[in-house]
Amino acid sequence: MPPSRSATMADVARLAGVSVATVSRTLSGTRSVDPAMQRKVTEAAERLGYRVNLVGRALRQTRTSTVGLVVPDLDNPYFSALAQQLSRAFSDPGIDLLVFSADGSLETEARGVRSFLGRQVDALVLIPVHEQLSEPSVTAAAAAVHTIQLDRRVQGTAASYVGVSNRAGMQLVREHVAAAVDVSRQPVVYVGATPDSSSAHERLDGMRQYFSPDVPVLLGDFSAAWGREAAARILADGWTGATIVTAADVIALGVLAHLLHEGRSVPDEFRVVGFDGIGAAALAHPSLTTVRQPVEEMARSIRSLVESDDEPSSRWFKPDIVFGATSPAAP
Amino acid sequence: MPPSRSATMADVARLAGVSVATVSRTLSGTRSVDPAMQRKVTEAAERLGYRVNLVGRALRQTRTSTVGLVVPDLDNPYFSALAQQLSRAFSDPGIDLLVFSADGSLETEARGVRSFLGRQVDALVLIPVHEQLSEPSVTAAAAAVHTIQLDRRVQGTAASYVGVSNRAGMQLVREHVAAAVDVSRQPVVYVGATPDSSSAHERLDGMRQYFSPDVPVLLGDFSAAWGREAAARILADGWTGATIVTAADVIALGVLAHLLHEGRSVPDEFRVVGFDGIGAAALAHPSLTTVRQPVEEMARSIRSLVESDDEPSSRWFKPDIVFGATSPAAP
DNA sequence: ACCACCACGGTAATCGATTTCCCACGGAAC
DNA sequence: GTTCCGTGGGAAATCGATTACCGTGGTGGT
Repeated sequence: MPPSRSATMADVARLAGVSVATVSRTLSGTRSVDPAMQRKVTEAAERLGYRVNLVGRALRQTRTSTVGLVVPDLDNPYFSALAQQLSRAFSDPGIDLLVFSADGSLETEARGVRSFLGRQVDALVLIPVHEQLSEPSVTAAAAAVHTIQLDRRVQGTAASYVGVSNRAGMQLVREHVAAAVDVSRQPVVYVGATPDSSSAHERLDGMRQYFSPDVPVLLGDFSAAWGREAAARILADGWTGATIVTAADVIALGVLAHLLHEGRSVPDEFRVVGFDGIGAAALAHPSLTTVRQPVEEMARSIRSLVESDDEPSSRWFKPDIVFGATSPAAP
Repeated sequence: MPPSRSATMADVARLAGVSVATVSRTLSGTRSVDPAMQRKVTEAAERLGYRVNLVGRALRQTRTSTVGLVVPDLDNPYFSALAQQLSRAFSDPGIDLLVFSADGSLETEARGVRSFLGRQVDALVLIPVHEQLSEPSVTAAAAAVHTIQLDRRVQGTAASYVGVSNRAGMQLVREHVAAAVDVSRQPVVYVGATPDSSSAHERLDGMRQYFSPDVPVLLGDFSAAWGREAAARILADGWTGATIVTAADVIALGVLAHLLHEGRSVPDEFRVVGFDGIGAAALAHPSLTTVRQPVEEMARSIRSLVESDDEPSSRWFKPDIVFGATSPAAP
């Protein structure tokens, strides 16, 4: 059970018979301290089980050695992979990455941003829920600390951005698909997400640019459930033999699950392509062809943005394609 | 770009022509304030873009309305599902759940615990990395705040625990398997994890208890890569027709992927059973039979533990079984 | 008329650390 | 012997909020 009150620096100072200044200097190594006193202080701290109160420290100092990350949802494996890579990237320079899930809601997202700003984080990484409606949160964040949008962005804010070129991803898909099937004769269907996030938006645009402005499109959200439903519609509408390009691996996995469940064969009858390159894509059978985002490099890029706090800047990475077994090998 | 300094209560008080006490009372509603002054204050706060500094508040108050969660790894979908459900559970009573990933390392785990304790969280939820070696972190946490171990635990600490009965899970598996195949004649293999976490430990024990003390066992870690490798060994060792029980869905999915990749049929030639009930289990083809943990109820249970801070207590939930297509239907 | 009480504003203490400023002491330089 | 400088300790200011305490003025009861 929590003891009545945990030891403070004043307690340590009293027990060691020195001033709090000496305790602080000993423990943080900010200035040299007489070795004899050092010993007394560390001993006293040990005896009392003293732990620094970061709240007190944060109030006095400007830096907190903390970076906040607000994600729309932790259930989405792509976001949790980003969170994991970011923690790892920040672990090395001794910065704590704290993660907050917005649970898909704009209000909760705003709460997360307020919370991190109030905690005086050194920087804030944000995957905005909505391309337009998240603007107030991003702007508020950017006004207070160095803010980096990740994967998705709202335009016209003073925040940095790190992500992949979604159009380039779709171009890769087009090249891959065109190398194997005759795109002008075989049907291609896009199962995407409603364009209220920049990634959904840009992938849809890329699809229209590199395939055709009037490629058949089904729009839902970034979930496997939506993938299943879309696959059901594709079957119902009689799109036999279609190549199904999707906006995300989770959608693609839903599509694939439904097709296989209905006894359709992939890649013979249908072909399926994903986007993101999450781990589960390689586990599917047949394994999913997908556009892989360089998550680790993106995380490192964010770390360097945070460490050298220059002007806000943006960086687009090039995705690459992972050839799985849901699409035919190039001839 | 961050402005020179953001507005404080003193700034608001000056602009509104009142004292900081009045500002505080107006903004937090702790005591009634004359409506005219309230207007002046909110107007001034608005004009200055005032945001409360939670660090200042936290220092003065005892509560921070914050709960910390330390997970071993965010890439594991079971842990990220727990994190997501917990955020949701705490969102309602206005408590911020902050997540820290230990990245599989004891040192990083210790850092996460220290960090949260230093930040004066109201409670700490912890999925310990190691059954024995995480003991110092759990003990340190329990000495300072209400600490709840989740899913895994170290014994003999003053911390609460919430999880499922792993043995009961294995009993369900045994009943299900025995209903379909003759367990005394058909081989059963367990693909588990080295017992350095209580869950790996208990599942292995349950396996031995409900199947046989000398059930063949392969031990690795909680990853799909290990599942693949184990499946390769099973094939190499000629365990044809085996029922493969695993310690986790991620392992089971790896096993399944490898078997299918090698052209083996499931559930005809091999049967596969998972544990946890992650979303991806239902997406596999054939869909994975698995022991489902009641994640949402566990999250709610933790919330109620935190809200009513009684004595530390433990709660074991009963898992249930989800019948997929990787095991034969009961006759 | 008096007193109890309520409503509400302001002053200052408080939380726990860091850091500035000042001071004492000892040795080196000349 | 005096000045100068470096080392290192301690007192107190500081960060930004909340809140205990005090004071004042008004109201209602008797």
